[in-house]
This record gives sequence, structure tokens and C-alpha cells, in this order.
Amino acid sequence: MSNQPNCCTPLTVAPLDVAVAVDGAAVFKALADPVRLRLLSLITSAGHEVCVCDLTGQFDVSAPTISHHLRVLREAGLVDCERRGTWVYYWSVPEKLDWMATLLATPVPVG
Amino acid sequence: MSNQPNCCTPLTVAPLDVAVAVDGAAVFKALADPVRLRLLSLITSAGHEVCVCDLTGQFDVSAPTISHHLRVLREAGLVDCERRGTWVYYWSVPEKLDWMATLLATPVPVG
DNA sequence: CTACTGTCTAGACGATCATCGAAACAAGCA
DNA sequence: TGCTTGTTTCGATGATCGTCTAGACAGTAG
Repeated sequence: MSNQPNCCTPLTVAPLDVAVAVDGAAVFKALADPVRLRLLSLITSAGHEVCVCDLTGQFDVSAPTISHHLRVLREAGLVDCERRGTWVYYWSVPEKLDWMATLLATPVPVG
Repeated sequence: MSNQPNCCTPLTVAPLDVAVAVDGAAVFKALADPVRLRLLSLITSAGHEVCVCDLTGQFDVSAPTISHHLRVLREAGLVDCERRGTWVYYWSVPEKLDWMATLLATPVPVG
């Protein structure tokens, strides 16, 4: 999994290199679940780090399931985390979001 | 699955509504495969409709598998197609790409 | 009509995924 | 030391996914 902040040519401009497609698909897969998409949204839109304990209550799934989804987001490079005392805090990695937005971007909004 | 060209508030700005998260995850799932990502890239970057016969040769999978992936992209609203005579042509739906790009967009590139 | 090409559908198989309950681990407190 | 709470890991289960082969369907040309 490559890790450049600005990946490459957008998908709309030139055919994707196979390696980039593999990387991109892996990141999109991490977002291909409503729970994970909402988790990322909650963490990113907060603008600061978020405690896991503030996340679990907002979903109808068990705490281990939330932990699993957070791990998927983390392994995709979309969020990172740190334990401080009892609680674990998550924050988002904006470079990765930008990477994806660039991949999808249409170069010029045809007016 | 809602179909607005400009979906909503970006994921980075406010927590995603559950319904939007479900819709978004479904579309991301369609991109969560390297073959489909490259297919979409080939179709979109061409700038015009593309014959299936020009796509199958670029992958190491069978023609039915390509057809399956194209169907997934079509059912996600990312591409559309039409048969004309012997061949079937696919083109991309830019509104859907914009929808996703908006969902991921960071409102202001913090300078 | 028959033969042929291009594309899609149907059914099956192994692999991966989402979810859960149970248990382990980490940290604070008595 | 033990008890409690928050979080992650483990192992299992049912569902979904990617791919294949075989066959069906659409259209062209004899």
C-alpha cells in the first residue's frame, strides 16, 4: 500500500495503473460499510480526537464489532489512534481522504 | 438509493446521516475491487463510450467476470450502457462520481 | 434457416466479511 | 492484592463476494 498524500492522476483523466487500482480498491473497501463510513464521519467531522467510548453508543452493534471496524479503518490508513490511560482516542488522517478525493475528482467541473 | 447529483454535507463536515451512510457505502463497495476501479477508470477517462470488446482484453479474467463487474458498476449508478448491434457500449455517469467526491471532500485545504 | 461472434445469465465453488459471545488485556481505584 | 470499567483479540457462524464453466440470448452474414 503506497502512502503518497497526492496519489497520481485522477481516475477520470487517465486509466489507472494496476498497482494504484489495487491500493485504491483497498481503501474504498474500508469505506464500503455503513458503520465504518459513519465512524469515519464522526471522527473526521469532530475536528479533534474522539474517544471510543463516545462512538459505541451511537451504533446498534456490539463494542467488539466497533473495535473491529475501527481496526479496518486504521489498517487502511484513514484513522490513527492512541491509548491514554483507560481510554483510546481516534483521529482521522486527512491526507488519506485527500488521496481518495483526488482519485475521484473530475479535473474541471464542465460549465 | 438516493440519486441527487450533489448529495449532502461532506463526511468531513458533519456526521453522516444513517441513510446517507448506507447509500454511500453501497457506492464505495462498487469501487472496492481493483478490476472495477480500473474498468471505471478506462470508461471514464476515455471521454466517450467504450465497447465491452475493448475492455475484456485488458484484464486477466474471463469475459463473464468482466460482465459481472460492469453490472455492479451499473447497478451502483456509476456507468450506464446500451447495446447497438452486436456490441454493447458503456459510458460513465459523472454526477455519481461528483457525489462521491463531494462526500469525501475536505471543505477548505487548510493552508 | 444455419453458423458464427459478442455479451449476458445461471449455478457452483472457495475465499472473505460482518457480526457475535467469550475471554484476554490495560488501567484506575480501594 | 483484588475489583471494576473500557477496549481489543479470539474463535465460530452465516452471509456475501469474485471467479469460473456452461449455456442462453442478441445480432450479423451467408
